[in-house]
Amino acid sequence: MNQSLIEYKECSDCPIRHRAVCARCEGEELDHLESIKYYRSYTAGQSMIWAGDRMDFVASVIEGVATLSQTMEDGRTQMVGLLLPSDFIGRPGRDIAPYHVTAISDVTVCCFRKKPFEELLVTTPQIGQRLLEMALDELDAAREWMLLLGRKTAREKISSLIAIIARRDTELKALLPSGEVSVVLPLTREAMADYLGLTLETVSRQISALKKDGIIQLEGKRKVIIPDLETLMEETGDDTDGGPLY
Amino acid sequence: MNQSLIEYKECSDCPIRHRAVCARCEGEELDHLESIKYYRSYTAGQSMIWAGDRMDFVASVIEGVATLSQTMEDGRTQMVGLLLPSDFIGRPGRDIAPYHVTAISDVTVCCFRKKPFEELLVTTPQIGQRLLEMALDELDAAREWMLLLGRKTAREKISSLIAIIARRDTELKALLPSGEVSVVLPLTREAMADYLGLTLETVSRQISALKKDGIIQLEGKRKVIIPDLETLMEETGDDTDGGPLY
DNA sequence: CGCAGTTTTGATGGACCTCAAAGACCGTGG
DNA sequence: CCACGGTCTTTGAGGTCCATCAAAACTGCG
Repeated sequence: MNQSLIEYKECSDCPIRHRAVCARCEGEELDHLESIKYYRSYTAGQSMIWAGDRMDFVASVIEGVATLSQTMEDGRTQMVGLLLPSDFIGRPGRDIAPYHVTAISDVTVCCFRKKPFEELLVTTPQIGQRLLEMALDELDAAREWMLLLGRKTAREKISSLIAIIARRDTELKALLPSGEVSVVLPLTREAMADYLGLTLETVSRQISALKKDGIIQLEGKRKVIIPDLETLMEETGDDTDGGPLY
Repeated sequence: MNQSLIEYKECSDCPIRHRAVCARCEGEELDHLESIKYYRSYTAGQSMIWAGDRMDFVASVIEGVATLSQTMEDGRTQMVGLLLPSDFIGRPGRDIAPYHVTAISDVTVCCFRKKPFEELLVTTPQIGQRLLEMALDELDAAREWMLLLGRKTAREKISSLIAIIARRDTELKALLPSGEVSVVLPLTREAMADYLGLTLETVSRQISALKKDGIIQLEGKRKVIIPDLETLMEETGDDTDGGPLY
């Protein structure tokens, strides 16, 4: 695999410094992490890790988007994780990867060899604490996703996905959560289908239907304009009033 | 809610002592936990926690089976967690319950008030470590479950559920993983449907079909005899050879 | 026995999948 | 510049799996 190793930043400059697994580390601990980290980069479409691979490192996504997915023998594929900047890859104490990890845009990750990282986990409790927090957040996300997969209609699934991406984008930009929003879908139709438990044809059809109904507009294939986020939210099947619960 | 408070055991006698969140605690730490714990019991069918409830405690399931579930406005329900003895309820740092928790058999839990527990989490790293381990295990289970919900057929879903229950039972009893096995389903048809993202009619039909095909036999409605676990496994759509990966 | 809850079975329809082909987009090279 | 191929996307036609609606059978219990 043609991974380029680059060394382009200090931890203190790192864009995910305050959100990744290292968020709570300061001073000496951060220096230690800095001394053992290394970078890897992958190009869009490249497989980063294959299910069954031996894992000798853990990593944080710095830039780009990657997916975690499982495939059945006959080829049916289900995405089980969407990895965005600051998300963590790997599990302390495990050395065989259970899922396939794919870069869907150009991706750069910050790696630590597993052994030293596990030692750090014992000596530096704030890393474990942060990891616990992140794992529990992912568990919540997985449970929302289970409701989507098990009970939502195709239209609700697509609406939910667009809403999730829109919410995340507006969150980052600290915009108002309603009014006109435009987002760039970081996924192909096929990747969306794998996320939603649908076929890519159904995804395409439902996007066309939402467009015809004026819920969304398209600019090219990837850019979506949402005239009114509230209206889109009504299509997701979720509580409209249900704000964050914590 | 008619919860009976009982005080029936020492931690050292506790059946989940070595698997729950307290597994790594010894001596003084265990004494401290013992001094602040209290029990609650629920009868089969009873709601333990409602989504949106204020949570002032966390807990470990000692006996019985409970479910975690989400319901949409129009009543569609998806189970997102199955809580067995040693499983943990609640999340440190969160005080509003995001899911509905239901006792599906008589259930006893060991509780800690949230505040003291959170303090312990800071002073006693082994609790946090164990909690991290448990959260990561649940995340893996959730991801398997996502594959089931998103991509498996009704027949594969039912087979998977029976296989999951059978595996867990044989694990506990340390039996051979093949040959004849019999298990008691701890769930009603409706609960199975909520687990699998199906209707209860489909669950019933698929169970009948598996029975007609000789994959399983029934004794009453709840007890299932599996003449050959391997044969059942082939119906799940999973890799037959894929052993545990870690 | 009668009743309520659970499960099974049947009939029908619809949402989504499958198979197929055409259209849009993009970079490459003549 | 435009033709060309490759990838991604859209659209169409038909079929299937599962949901829905309905009723009957079974179970446990007062």
